[in-house]
Amino acid sequence: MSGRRWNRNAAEGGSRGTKRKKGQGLSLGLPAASEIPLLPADENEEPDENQEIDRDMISSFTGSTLSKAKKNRITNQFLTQLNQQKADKEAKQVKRKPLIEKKQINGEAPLPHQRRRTVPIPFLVDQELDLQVDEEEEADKRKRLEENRKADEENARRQRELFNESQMEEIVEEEVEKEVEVEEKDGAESVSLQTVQNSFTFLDPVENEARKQAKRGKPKKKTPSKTTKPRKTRETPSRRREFEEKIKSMTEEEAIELAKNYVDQGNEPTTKMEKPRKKRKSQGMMDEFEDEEEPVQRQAEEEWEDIQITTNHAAAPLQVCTNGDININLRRNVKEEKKVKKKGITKEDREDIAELHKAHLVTLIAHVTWVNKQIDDEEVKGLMLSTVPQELVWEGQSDLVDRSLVRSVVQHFRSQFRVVQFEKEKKPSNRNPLLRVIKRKSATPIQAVQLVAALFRSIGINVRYCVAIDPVPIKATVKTTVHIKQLKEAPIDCDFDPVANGATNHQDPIRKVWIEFYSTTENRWSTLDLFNKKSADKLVHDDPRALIDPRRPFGYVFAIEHDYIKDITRRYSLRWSVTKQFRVFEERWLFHIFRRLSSKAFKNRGPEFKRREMEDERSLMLCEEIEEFPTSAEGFRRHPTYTLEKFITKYQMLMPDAQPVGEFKEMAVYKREDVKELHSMDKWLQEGRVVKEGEEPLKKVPKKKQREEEKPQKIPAPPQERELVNINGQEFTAEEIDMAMEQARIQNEEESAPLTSLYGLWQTLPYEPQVASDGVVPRNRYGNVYLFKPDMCPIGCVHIRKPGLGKICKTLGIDYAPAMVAWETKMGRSVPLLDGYVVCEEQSEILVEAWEQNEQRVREERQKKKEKLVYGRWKRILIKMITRARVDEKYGEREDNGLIHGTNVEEKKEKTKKTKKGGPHEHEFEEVMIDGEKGVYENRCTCGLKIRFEKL
DNA sequence: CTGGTCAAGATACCTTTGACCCTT
DNA sequence: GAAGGGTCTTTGGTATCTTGACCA
Repeated sequence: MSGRRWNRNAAEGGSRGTKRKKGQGLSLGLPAASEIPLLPADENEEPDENQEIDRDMISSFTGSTLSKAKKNRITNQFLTQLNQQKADKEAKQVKRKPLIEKKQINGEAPLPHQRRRTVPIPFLVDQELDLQVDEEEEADKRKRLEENRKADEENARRQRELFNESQMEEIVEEEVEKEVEVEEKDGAESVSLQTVQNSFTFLDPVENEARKQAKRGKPKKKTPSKTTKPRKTRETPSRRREFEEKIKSMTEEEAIELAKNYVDQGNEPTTKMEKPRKKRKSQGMMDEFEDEEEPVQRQAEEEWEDIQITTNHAAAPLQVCTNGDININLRRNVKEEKKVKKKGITKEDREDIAELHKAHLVTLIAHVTWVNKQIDDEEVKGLMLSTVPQELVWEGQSDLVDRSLVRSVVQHFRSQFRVVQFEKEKKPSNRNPLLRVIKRKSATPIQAVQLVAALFRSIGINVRYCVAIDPVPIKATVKTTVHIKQLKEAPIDCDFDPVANGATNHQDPIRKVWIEFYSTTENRWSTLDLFNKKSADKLVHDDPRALIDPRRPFGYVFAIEHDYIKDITRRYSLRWSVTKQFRVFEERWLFHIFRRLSSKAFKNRGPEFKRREMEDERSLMLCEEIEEFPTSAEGFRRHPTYTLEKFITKYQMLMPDAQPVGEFKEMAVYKREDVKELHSMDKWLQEGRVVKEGEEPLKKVPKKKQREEEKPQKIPAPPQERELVNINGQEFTAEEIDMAMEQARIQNEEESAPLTSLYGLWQTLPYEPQVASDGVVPRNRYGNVYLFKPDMCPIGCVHIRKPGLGKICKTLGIDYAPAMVAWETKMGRSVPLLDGYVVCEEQSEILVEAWEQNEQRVREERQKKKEKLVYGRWKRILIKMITRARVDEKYGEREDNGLIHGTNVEEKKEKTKKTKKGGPHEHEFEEVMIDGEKGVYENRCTCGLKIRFEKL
């Protein structure tokens, strides 16, 4: 600003009537005052570091200008905020951290689209908000900040002109706001004095999901969840819809939980379903369409996504609406769209379909559980028991269960009940439908099976209610993918429930439901076929597979007994290897579902139960083993038990002692277990294993060619400078020799193409970390420590993941090595991903302490700097206020109460003009040098006004 | 109609230690 | 001037899988 300083003595003429020139600061028009301390002469001038500003100082500054209340309020606010600022140092650290967090591996790092930044609200903002800000929103914010800054400049200008009491507060606020914004713009840590907590957090996926769920859940709160009602509720279309809604958006865990709840509460889970919601990815065109079609609904569901994306061919790419929303209109790239369409099944499609399959499967399992609950209903069992003659009851209670007993039970059932193909559908009631069937004495085949099961159970014979189910196929084909895509666009009903939908023409519903009983004479679970078409008398099949229609492949057969549900598919599968392809790839997943849906009580069942289970398991395994060879060579490709030599891949090996177990089209058939996976040394190292010393590679495969190095070509020296070399009497130039050597090198490389040595698991040992000694960290040839697994850390060392630790190690003279945790692809090449440092254990404590101290110091420094800036600005404002007040006190007019009144410049101008001798006029100054050495000048007006000042 | 084979195209896997510029 | 961090760009060859056409 101005370098001039007022000579106090020269100010006799006062500033009255002085026309302030544009761009001149307030200080120009004010006399210098020795009692005003530490006036920053320039905007850029840093205030004294040692200055201490406290309440008293501020109070003294505010002096007579402000009312006591206002003064107190402002100073209090200011000081509280500063205190908070000090207390909230941690938050800033959080913001710096992400660098490391971003680089986390093992899938722990949140994906970019999952990240939400919580932006701190600058202080002096009333609300304490937790804003979810998207990239677009941030851009918007930056824009607003820019606008704000402009407004601030405007304010600053205003400040120079308007300076009355009423505007004081506003100016102070603006000043402080500006402070904050400037810092935000600079990319420094955002100052938040009210919401520094969570000022910058990366939500982890689970938490994020939970948040989403919570958000989604909100609108639903309006209708208090019927599902939580303890009493049984009838299924209505609205409830069905509700269930569908839930299915749509839930995770696997939730699906199980929900299914369980429905079963527990006696609600039938619907099997009508839509595509399970996946994490939305922005690149899909479909998503955009979805947004377009139901923006309102979507918005309600996902409140945090408040940006509408619409597709419009002709529209401008970006529109900012007056209400602050941003509409992004994307011009659809027709070529790109075609490309997308042309593409076959993507990984994403596959995942979608697998997810759909799983979700459907869960609902079907829940359905089975629900039906089983109806069978186990005490009322149903009681009614069934009441029809049974006493002899049968006694017989049932004996330990002997054989075919004759089963036959007599079935005969009794047949004598009591009539089986009809179709039953007139009655309106749904919340009573157990089986009760109605018992009353009516006529049942559909499925109900008959259920009643027979209830009958067996009522007389004390444990039977399994078995269901073959076939959910939407898990294997992604073009057809199913198209179907899924349709589902994505417009949800349609796809009732895959084989039980409910049993009457469809080509499916035989009877073959979908049956009973298994444990035959004590045969010591195995036997299949009871109520509706044997071949011979009505033959109730029990010797081969359970006779029950299954070989033309209709299915994925799963479940048996349920009380709360214990079990997968018995293998017993009924004609070709397990084929069946497997229709099932969830991860077997564990199914076990997990069962464990969640089954009662824990089965664990505590008696030894007899356990024995039967063991026996059953053994028979199931046998079913798997006795499977015949596939009928085609292709069938061997992914066969679980057998394989052909031609299907052994590059990174696999047949064990040398493996014997062929058969022959297929003149090709030897081997057991799958004789084929072993091989890996290179590096690969094993990443698995945390090292190849044993002295182990010979089992296989050598050509190495992948390394990318050509783009090294600058050597510029050969000018020939005239090179000497001739004499080899065997012949003279060559050095260049010729170079070329020959290069050729030889290339030839050599081609001949001995680099090979990768592969080793088997049994040739490896778990990685044994090296031992640190004398405070030196053992490291590899790149100076790193391999830390692919946490237990690979050298003994006596610790892995500390703190940014900037290396620097401190260096200053302290502590040996350290960066930890390499994974490989990363950058610029199309693999580069190591370093995360944290490895240091010797004994030094870690000192180091961490030093690091923390350093952090503390850095934080404090930053804080100090910030405070200095804030204080400086405060001081400037206050000094200006006081100066102004003093000037006004000395030269201005006073009200009766002694307060300065009227700083309206125009008003003052008018007053000045009127009081001037010689009528109102505008001063026209002439600059006169008084003392050239001291730089004292005087501005003189014809009216006699003189203003003395110093030039620096 | 089913199942096998084959070819073409799509996808997955393996590999595995920059360079430069700007700020502090 | 040194150190450190951000940014640049997005490999490429081969094995394996998938799909659809064709044929027995």
